Amino acid sequence: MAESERRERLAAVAPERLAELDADDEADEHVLPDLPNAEEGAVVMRAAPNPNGPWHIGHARMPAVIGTYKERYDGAFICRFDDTDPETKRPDLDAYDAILEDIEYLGFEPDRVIRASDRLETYYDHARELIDRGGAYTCDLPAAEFSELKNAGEPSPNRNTDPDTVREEFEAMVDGEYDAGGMTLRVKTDIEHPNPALRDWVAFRMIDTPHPRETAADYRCWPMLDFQSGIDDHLTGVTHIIRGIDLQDSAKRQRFVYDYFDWEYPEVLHWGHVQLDEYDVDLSTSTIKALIDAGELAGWDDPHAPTIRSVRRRGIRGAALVDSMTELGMSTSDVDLAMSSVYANNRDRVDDDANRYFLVRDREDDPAVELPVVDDASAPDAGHPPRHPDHPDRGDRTIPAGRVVVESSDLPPAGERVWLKGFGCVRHDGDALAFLDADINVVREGDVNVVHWVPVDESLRTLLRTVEGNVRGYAEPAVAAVDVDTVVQFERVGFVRLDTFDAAATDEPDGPDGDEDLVAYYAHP
RNA sequence: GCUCUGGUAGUGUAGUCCGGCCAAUCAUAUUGCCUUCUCGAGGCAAUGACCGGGGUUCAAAUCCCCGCCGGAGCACCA
Repeated sequence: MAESERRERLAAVAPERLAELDADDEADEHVLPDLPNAEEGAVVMRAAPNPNGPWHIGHARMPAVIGTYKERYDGAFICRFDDTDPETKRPDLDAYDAILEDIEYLGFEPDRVIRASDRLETYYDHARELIDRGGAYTCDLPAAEFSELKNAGEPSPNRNTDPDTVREEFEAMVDGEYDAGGMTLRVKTDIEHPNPALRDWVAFRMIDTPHPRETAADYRCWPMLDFQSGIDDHLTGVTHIIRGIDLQDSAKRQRFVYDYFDWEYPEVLHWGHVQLDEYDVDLSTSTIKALIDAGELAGWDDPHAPTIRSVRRRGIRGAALVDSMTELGMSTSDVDLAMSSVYANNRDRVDDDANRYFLVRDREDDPAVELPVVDDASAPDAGHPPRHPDHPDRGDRTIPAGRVVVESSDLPPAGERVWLKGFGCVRHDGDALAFLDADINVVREGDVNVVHWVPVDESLRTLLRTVEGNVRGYAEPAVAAVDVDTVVQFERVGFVRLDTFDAAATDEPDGPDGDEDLVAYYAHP
């Protein structure tokens, strides 16, 4: 019985069962598990990037997951830049917009964008109130000394400073009267807590280096992530927090502050780190930045760079990355993302749109070879393969024959035949290809391969940039009429994005030399 | 050392809360076959996993105990 027939039968006998089945099917489509205590229309989540550079591929996971939940629950997506360290994690002024662009490419738009460095006064106000509630004290102990006491479960001698003094010293911090390292504000938690990570943690510290954003450059007293993030999550109404396992103690720390304020803590989910196969570059913004500075990567969108900008330039759609990221689920263990899964998702999305063209590669171990097609006047003067095998309505391309170029490994031994795709069967005669008026059945019979080819004249000198390196070759003339930024399939080579038709020379070794007619970026097979 | 947290095929995931319909789902990968024109596309098929050992039970991926192996935190970083 066919599916449709079964459904009809079931609808007649037990319509309520059919509804149940449909409900199950719908649940199955949910790749991600449901959020705990999530209320339709009332879910608020945030991505909280540190703006220190454009995003690497792993960063796509947060907007992918938050965006997916936002759609499921009709919720809200906040992008909050946690830029509270002007020194060791110094923000990069270009990164704010770069990250928003990356989010847009992934197909999401934050409902709200905020910057922690705009909100210092808010954090100060909450610190004052926390002090008034007896939840914090100023502490001038050097970090190492406090650490020693803390590990022994011993309190700082400043722990019981009277509230007026604490308040006074905190105002002095705000006014910038201490140097870096001179004074901190600590949250009073439990100095004997079994988990040493939770004992009297620092909420504010002094930093001498001015913040790169002009509006925040005068501040010297900066909140630590756990304080700032805890306050902001509450103030912005965040209901569900997702963060990495490296922050798994954050919620426990922040709960002390929430308890002082009598706030309710949001739901928290943790996930592990993402690793990528295929790349030999670490998934780390600072590593990528260093490689760019050293000239080993041409930029954030270099095909070797494991960045969002790079896959974007290669013609991979943001939605394909989102698919793969949500397929990773929410497990707390570390996961390896196979790039092949991103490629498979992208292929699903681009295959139907991507028209087909030929690119003959000219590689050191498999050079392009040039041969004339000779005939007895019966040969057509051009090949006409379809633009897309599934869409005959898109028409054919015209590839002039005459002198042609093929890849050496596609050239049969002398005396053997090969089928030039879209043109016809030829025999390799040593220094020429002799046209044979053969039927396509010779291909069906199995001893003639179908290969791609381009004419010598009018083909485009092409530089194809791949993750493994640059490849040169010749693209068929029809490619010249395609718009840049289009994703096409070079048959038997793979999907590529046409990047530019008049690239300037660069000093990159083996990079564009200025003579190319086309530079394309390789996406995947 | 202290404190968290995890372990299902090559990879990711479903199932674990409430034991049976799980000789275990889906995707990807790999391999093979097919195609009047892509042998790196497409279609079809095959391959492949419950960390180990005990226990409870008629029945364990699922519950209990003991191991083994991972990951994270203990910053005046985020």
